This record gives sequence, structure tokens and C-alpha cells, in this order.
Amino acid sequence: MANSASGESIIGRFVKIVSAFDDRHTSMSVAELGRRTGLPVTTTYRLVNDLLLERLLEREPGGDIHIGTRMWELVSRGSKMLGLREAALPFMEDVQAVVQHSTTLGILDSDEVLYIERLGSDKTIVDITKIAGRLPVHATSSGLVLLAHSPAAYQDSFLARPLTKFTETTLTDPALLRRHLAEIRQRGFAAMPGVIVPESSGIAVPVFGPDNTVRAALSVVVPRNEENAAARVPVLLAAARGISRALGWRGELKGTLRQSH
Amino acid sequence: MANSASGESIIGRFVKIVSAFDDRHTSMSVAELGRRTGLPVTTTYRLVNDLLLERLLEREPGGDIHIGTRMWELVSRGSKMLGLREAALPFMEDVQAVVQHSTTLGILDSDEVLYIERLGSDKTIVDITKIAGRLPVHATSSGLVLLAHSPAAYQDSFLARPLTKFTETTLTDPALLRRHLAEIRQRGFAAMPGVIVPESSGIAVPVFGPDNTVRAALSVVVPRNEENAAARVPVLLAAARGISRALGWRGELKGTLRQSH
DNA sequence: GGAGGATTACCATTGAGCGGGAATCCTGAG
DNA sequence: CTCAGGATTCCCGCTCAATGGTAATCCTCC
Repeated sequence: MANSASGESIIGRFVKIVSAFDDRHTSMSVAELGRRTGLPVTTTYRLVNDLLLERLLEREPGGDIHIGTRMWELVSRGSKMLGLREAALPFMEDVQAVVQHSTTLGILDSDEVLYIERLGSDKTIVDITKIAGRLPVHATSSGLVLLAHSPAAYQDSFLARPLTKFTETTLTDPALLRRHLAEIRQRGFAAMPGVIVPESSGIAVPVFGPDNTVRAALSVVVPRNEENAAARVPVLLAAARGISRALGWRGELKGTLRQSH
Repeated sequence: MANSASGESIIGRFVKIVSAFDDRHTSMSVAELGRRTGLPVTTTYRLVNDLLLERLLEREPGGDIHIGTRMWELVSRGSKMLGLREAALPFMEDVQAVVQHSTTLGILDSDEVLYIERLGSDKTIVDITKIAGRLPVHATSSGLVLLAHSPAAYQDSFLARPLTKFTETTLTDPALLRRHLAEIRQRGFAAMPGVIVPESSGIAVPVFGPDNTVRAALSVVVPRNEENAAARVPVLLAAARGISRALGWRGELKGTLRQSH
């Protein structure tokens, strides 16, 4: 599928190049980029030049490369994420204002939770969510909410594989998890104390789309020792309904709970 | 530079494909994509398949294509926009809360203003800014602020070209504009009534980076008939300083105004 | 001045990309 | 049910853009 000796397409290499950048490495020299991607030196330079021409990458004064403005623009403008984000943001602001802890919006992607938006970086508690960052499904409240409202077939396949135990409270037993998911569906929220980092607990509720399937999970991260974290739930539920409605959801149809199991 | 008869590289075609999507067209059939991009049918299908394999594009149940989650993720994670946005967001929320009109953050890119973030979609007034959307520099308060604090050489080249007159108040005369830019630098803000749409006016202030150059413009859009729009300025200035500081700016060095003209 | 790395230049080789054409699948109208 | 028009997939020979090694050049900091 490619001219390359290694059998990669240009697209594949493009992905490698873009993947080399992350929040800790927003810019680097071409040589370093070559090292990080593992691409042949010459090839890296040629490819980078092509990308510079299209402004998908940009060269900064020092010579280092970073992801181009144009790239951000094109992707942002055409992506469906923007719609979701814009629908959610006003409600998230309300939640954040009331709860005073960081509020996140996550979706399910490639068997992980991908965080789309996050408000209020609260230094006082441990919160490892990042925008465009990923966390495992079974070890986050958002993930469990998303999983709980996924098609049964997906749940089965997910629960079939081995799950990492991050802390004492991380659930890894399929049967136990399955019961937990049922509870989450019934109660309408997930409250998980310290399933990924011991010091904080997450509370999450589902956000629905027009077809009444889950689109995202809205959640807050609070200190684990908080008195009654459950008191946070109503605010979240109300906000989630607001977001759902903004997405075109029109109230719960009969059989909302039927979609899973 | 390409195998194609038309002499385009794959990268170029990739750009064409991604560009075919925007906020009004977040998904479409492959055939339509082919039409919009002008690429040969077969080529479109092959290319789309490659992109689907890498998850840069995604196929929805109906068969339509949209920009992939992975694409958004990679670009967002690696892009410097996120840093700017995250630094600005808290302050923008404050501004939005106080001013009660839509608040935007824009940067200068390819001789246009590119809006990075926008809070509060206020239906009561006309505001055509969109996230990842562009507007002309000389017809927006943000644009004029950015231009006013750009290197003199850039200003000269910009003012050398013909400028479109959008409304009665749009400034298009180079000499007049130049004087206006000086005022903006001196006063520290731009207040432009109806320069792009007659009904609303924008107020913008500069945001600085560590090297004391402009990074972005923070602005609000208010109804044009508002009593004293200038009263909004202090809030904006304060917020802009906050953002600048979050970006690593350390107070104004002597010679702040010297950088331009 | 010179060692070590980053960047550019050169160039022979070749298979990935190309795209026209035709077959097949879909879908909605009559 | 049939049929038309469009979307999608298959097929396939041609060809030149992409490849990546080697070597020269440019930096930059001891």
C-alpha cells in the first residue's frame, strides 16, 4: 500500500507525524520528529516540507516545527465535535459555577473515554483528565456511564477482555461490573470513588442524542472525602438534559432503558 | 509533485477533502465529496478508504462520511491552540458573565482574523463570528487590534492592498487606517461600530505573549446602539492582562509601544 | 577550530497511486 | 414489479512521484 520499504502509505506516515505532537511536545526539530516517528531521515524532511507547503505544519523562528493553524482550523470547522461542544458548553459552565470542581464532557471512542471538553482546572484535587486526552472506560465514572448505555453486544465484548486494576476500588470483575452497569442505568448516574486515582471520585451522567442513544457523559471530579457527593447529582442531571435537548433530544421515549440488555 | 494527472500531491488532496467539510456540511456521501473536491471519482473512493482505515474519516450508518474522532483528537492534542484557549477560557467566562454579550478570542492568520474561541451565542444581536471561522482584519475590532500591534513591515504590506468596504463605517483608506491603528495602540483598545455588520459594534483589546508580542485579541460584540460601549473596556483590559500573564507575559517592559512604528 | 548534530542536495530505483471504464448495488418513482 | 439514475465497488495497465541511501553543507556550542 505504499512506495515505502516499510509498506506504509503516506496517510499512515502523516498520522505518525501528527501523533508525534502532544500536549507535552507541541513543537520539535525535524530531526527529533524523525526520531520520534521512526521514519527515515530524508523521508521525514521531504514529508515535512510538503506539509509546510500546505500549512498543515508550521515552522517557528527557531526552526522547530509545530502543528499548523490551518490544520486546526480545517479539522475544527468540519468536525462534529464542535457541535457537541457548543451545545454542552453553556450548561457545563453552569455546573462548574455551582459545583466548583472541574467539569468534563467525554465520549466513547475506540474502547476508551475521550474527553472533549473540560472546565475549571482545579489544582486542589487530583484530576488527570485532559482535553483530547483518553482514560480507560472501566476506571472512570464517565466511561461506566457510556458503557452502561451502550448496545448489549458492545458491553459483552468489552467485558470479555481483561481489565487493569488501578486502585483498590477499581472494578474488574465482569459479573460485578455488569451489575454495576445495571445500577447506573437504573439510577441514572455513576458515582465512582477513586477508581483511577485514590484521592478523587467522579460522578457522571449520560447525555442523549435525538435517536435516544448516548452521545456523551457529563461529569464532575470531586475530592473523595467529600461529605455527600451524591448531592451533586441533580445539578448534573439537569444540565445533561439541557445538553441533550440542545442536541435535538425530545424527552425520554418509552423504552429508554430497553436499549441495553 | 504528484502521481496525479493534475499534478497534486496526496497531501494537497487530503487538504481538499478535509476542506470540503465545514460547519454546514459535517457529513456527506463519498460521491458528493468527490464533486465538492473536484477529484476523479475512483481517486476519491480510494483516498477516502485510506483515510477511513486510519480513522481520519469515519463512516456513519447511512454511509455518509465525516471527519473522524481520531483526527480531531490528534490535531487538538498536538496543537498549540489548546494552550492558548485554556489560558484564555477562564477569563473569557468572567468577561462573558459581566458583559452578557458574546465574547471571542481571535488570532491573526493568513491576513485574516481566525476565531479560536467564542462564548455566549447571543441571539439578540448580530454576530457573525464562529469558532474556527474567519473574518477580514480591517473590518473587525479584533483584526484592527492585531494589526495595530503587528510589525510595521506587515502593516505596510497589508495596507498596500485594496480593502473591501462592508458598511458605511468600514475604514478602507490606508492613511486613515494608519492613524486609527496609532490610536488603538495608544488607547489600548479598538472600538469599531458596525464595520462589518451595521447593527453591532465590536470592542477588542490585545493579548500578549512572553516576548511581549501580540498573541491574540480578546473582544466582545455589543449592540451598536448601546449607551457607552466604552464602559466595557476596563473589564476587557483586565481579562486580557490575566490571559497574557497565564501565557507567560510578565508585565509591560519599557518599549512596549515601540514594537510597531 | 573542530566535533556533533541538524539540514539540504543529489539521484537511481520502483511500486503506489492513478483514473478510465465497466460491473454491481441501492433506492425511490411509476 | 420494473426501471432509471445515482452511488459504490472492481478491474487493470501505465507511469512518475515518492523513496531513502549517501554525501555535502550548515549551524552551534565548546
